[in-house]
Amino acid sequence: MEKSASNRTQPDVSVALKSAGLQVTAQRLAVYRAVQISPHAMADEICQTVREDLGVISRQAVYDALNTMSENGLIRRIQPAGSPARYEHRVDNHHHLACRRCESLIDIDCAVGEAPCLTAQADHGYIIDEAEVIYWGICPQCQ
Amino acid sequence: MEKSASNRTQPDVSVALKSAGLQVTAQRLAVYRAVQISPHAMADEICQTVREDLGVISRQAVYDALNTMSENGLIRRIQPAGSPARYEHRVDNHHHLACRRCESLIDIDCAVGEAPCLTAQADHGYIIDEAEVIYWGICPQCQ
DNA sequence: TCCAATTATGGAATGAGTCAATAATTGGTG
DNA sequence: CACCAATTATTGACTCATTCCATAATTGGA
Repeated sequence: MEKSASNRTQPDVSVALKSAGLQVTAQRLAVYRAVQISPHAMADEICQTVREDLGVISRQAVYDALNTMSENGLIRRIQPAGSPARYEHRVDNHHHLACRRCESLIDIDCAVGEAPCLTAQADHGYIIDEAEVIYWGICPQCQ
Repeated sequence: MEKSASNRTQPDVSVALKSAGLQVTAQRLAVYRAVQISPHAMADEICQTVREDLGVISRQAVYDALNTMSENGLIRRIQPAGSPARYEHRVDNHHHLACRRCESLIDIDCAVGEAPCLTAQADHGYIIDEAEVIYWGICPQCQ
């Protein structure tokens, strides 16, 4: 179902980095891998994962890689209320379902289709490029 | 168009506080007033506004009032990515339109109607009670 | 009026994230 | 193949929003 955008191989990531005018570094590749392995992880966890992988990496390098890759559309940052920023490798149009109790977060496909959730009732002159939707509720385990 | 829920008079606020089992204090009323006067303001600004009004109030009292009133549905907290928490007195079903450049935020009516935006594609067993929608774009002034 | 419960105050502390200076890499050029 | 400018990583200090805690003040019911 998902293809390149959500399941990049390491070479794919390299290409994507290069075509964004960025250098391909071991740190960035490792950060990408960590995000891919555990989607919706926060910077802290990603840092740990990468350290298990590379040995050493500074917290800043992780933040920097996450920021740079988010800005260039390689990964996506989500910031649900009350939670630190989380990162995911799925960059296609989809939304999220968050549990109020356990902080769990899962992907959910766009309710409307391709990208129609971009159509707000009235755009008030804004040029809208993204509709961020978070459904809040209680997950099965917490019920 | 909006009525009680979005334009409460001070007595209304008192009643709402009481029926939530909370005490009616000058601080809370003033915080409510501040939120009402400048919707989408953040804690810091609200604190200033309230200080102009009451003279003195602790930062904590403001945070506490904001939290308590949010938890009891008197006001609503919104936390757009990259911004500190903001508060508004409109508690009915509506969404937001945020400018990526200038951080401005405006209300927007629900695109779908009454509360159908609660219907996600698949609920994955979650009991959904809210759909938080933020449209991101560039506002007229920033274009 | 008094007392228990709620609320406010002030100050210290936490946690996420950024800034700034220095060191290490990288990759294009001669 | 070596060099140099540009990019990236490291380290540590710092900011900002928010919470925690202990103490003091207020509130409203008995």
